Amino acid sequence: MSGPKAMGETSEIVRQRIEKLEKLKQEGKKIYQCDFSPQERLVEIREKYGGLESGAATGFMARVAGRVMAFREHGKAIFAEITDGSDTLQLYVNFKKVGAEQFAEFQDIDVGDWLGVEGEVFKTRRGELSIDVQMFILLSKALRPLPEKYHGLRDKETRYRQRYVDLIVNPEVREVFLVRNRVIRAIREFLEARGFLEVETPMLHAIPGGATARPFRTHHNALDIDLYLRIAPELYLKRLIVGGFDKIYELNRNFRNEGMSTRHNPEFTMLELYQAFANYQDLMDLTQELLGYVVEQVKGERRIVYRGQEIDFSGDWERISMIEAIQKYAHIQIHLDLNGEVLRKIASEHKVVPEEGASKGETINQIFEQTVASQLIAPTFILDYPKDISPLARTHAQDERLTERFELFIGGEEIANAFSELIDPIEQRRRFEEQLEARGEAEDRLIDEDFLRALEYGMPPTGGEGIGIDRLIMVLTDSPSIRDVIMFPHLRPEGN
RNA sequence: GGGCCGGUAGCUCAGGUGGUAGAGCACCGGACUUUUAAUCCGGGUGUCGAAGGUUCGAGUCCUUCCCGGCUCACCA
Repeated sequence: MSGPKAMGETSEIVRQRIEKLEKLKQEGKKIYQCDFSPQERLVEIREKYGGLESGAATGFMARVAGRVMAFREHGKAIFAEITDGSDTLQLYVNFKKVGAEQFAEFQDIDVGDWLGVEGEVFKTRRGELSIDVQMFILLSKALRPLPEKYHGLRDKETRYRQRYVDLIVNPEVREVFLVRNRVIRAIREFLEARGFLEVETPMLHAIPGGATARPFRTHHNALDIDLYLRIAPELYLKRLIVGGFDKIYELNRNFRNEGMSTRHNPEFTMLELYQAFANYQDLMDLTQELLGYVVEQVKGERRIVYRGQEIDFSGDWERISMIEAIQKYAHIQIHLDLNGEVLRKIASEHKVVPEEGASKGETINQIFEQTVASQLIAPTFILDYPKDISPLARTHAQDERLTERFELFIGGEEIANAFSELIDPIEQRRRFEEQLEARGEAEDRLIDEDFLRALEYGMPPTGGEGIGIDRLIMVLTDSPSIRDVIMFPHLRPEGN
């Protein structure tokens, strides 16, 4: 009755497996040891011998390891499937070949166990590439059963909480994260080839800046001060431009203490890049080339399908101002000369309810987001954002109510945000102050004086851009939720 | 935080109007020496998310709470 429990679980299956484990220990078997080195990955065997004729043997002795995924017992012969992450392969265990003792031991192997195996590669009469097992060794015992082989693991909560199980039984999940790896690798390749230098800046900020989101607060014990997890690296990266680096990027995590949804995770991955002497027009060119390259590397062509719609990344993408986009896509005739009250009325006529005390720019932006954004399936640059919602962007050369800023939309999702940086330290200070005033005292926000001091040393004209990597990967993997492209998405802790 | 939906065996799911908890797969025992979701015979392994309440009796009805999904709001 008594005995060790696996994490307090008492299910029949777990009890049986613990008993098997105890039995093996009593027999003096080594378990959970590390004295077996596979010589081939399973995919290598398939590449070499996949073309073998049915019923043929190779004379090649393979030495492989993998997790048992299925059994088909057949009297004095047992078929099993193992997987090692590269491929799956069938094992054939024959009573005569391995002998009575090993055969009996194999009958105690469970789905989920890790095995080391030696045997000849051959193909069965039915054409299944297999290993004719001569020797096997139990490398690790699974105490918990895997989900059912046919329906697999569907429950989203379990899939996100126990991603390790999701990865074992749902191969398409593994594929999503392989794509994620290739996307990030391709971005680095592209930027490094163009002379961008990857840098790392603080995650712990005394003053959170570079975006308007609410931060996570933490505490430094030795200094006895509160610090914030960064909401953006922007202000530090600009300091580095002041310091003389002309092309830099950072590809890492940001943290924002906001609501969660299918497109928001509290920690998410962002690419931020800065290029001296570039403006936002240059960045649009760069973005087209960068994402075109990434899509090509990952998909082999520049077209993808997202939510049933084809998206083409080749050629030049539409560049249209926010005002014109509202006119074109929502058929709402607005312009910048309208006063706030008229704008508000127009907004409510289109079921857009601006926040209490929303500025003109915020109202226009809300009209855009609620009537236009979701229509922008093909990659589209939306340009020239109102100044009051763009505190870090340079004033537009042709219209000082606007900024030289764009956002990139793909598949109806906002993917990138970029601007010609505001480098005038006096105007930057004024914009910060105006923003503080407009936001009121509810926000415990301070002006980053050291950032302004850096600008006062002189920052060259610079273009800067942020690209939301998780959302980009959602588009490239046709994933409906950001949780599907983050290994361990944030969930409430499990209760008891 | 609001609205809607959901949580039953290891997994995937059934369980009209309240009346002794079910199926398939997995698992356990038996048969079977080239199977492919192997097959055949036998076996149900459960804190019905949690706690209260109504009732002779609750998986089912009521209340509160926990967890998740979708969605709206905040944000990217």
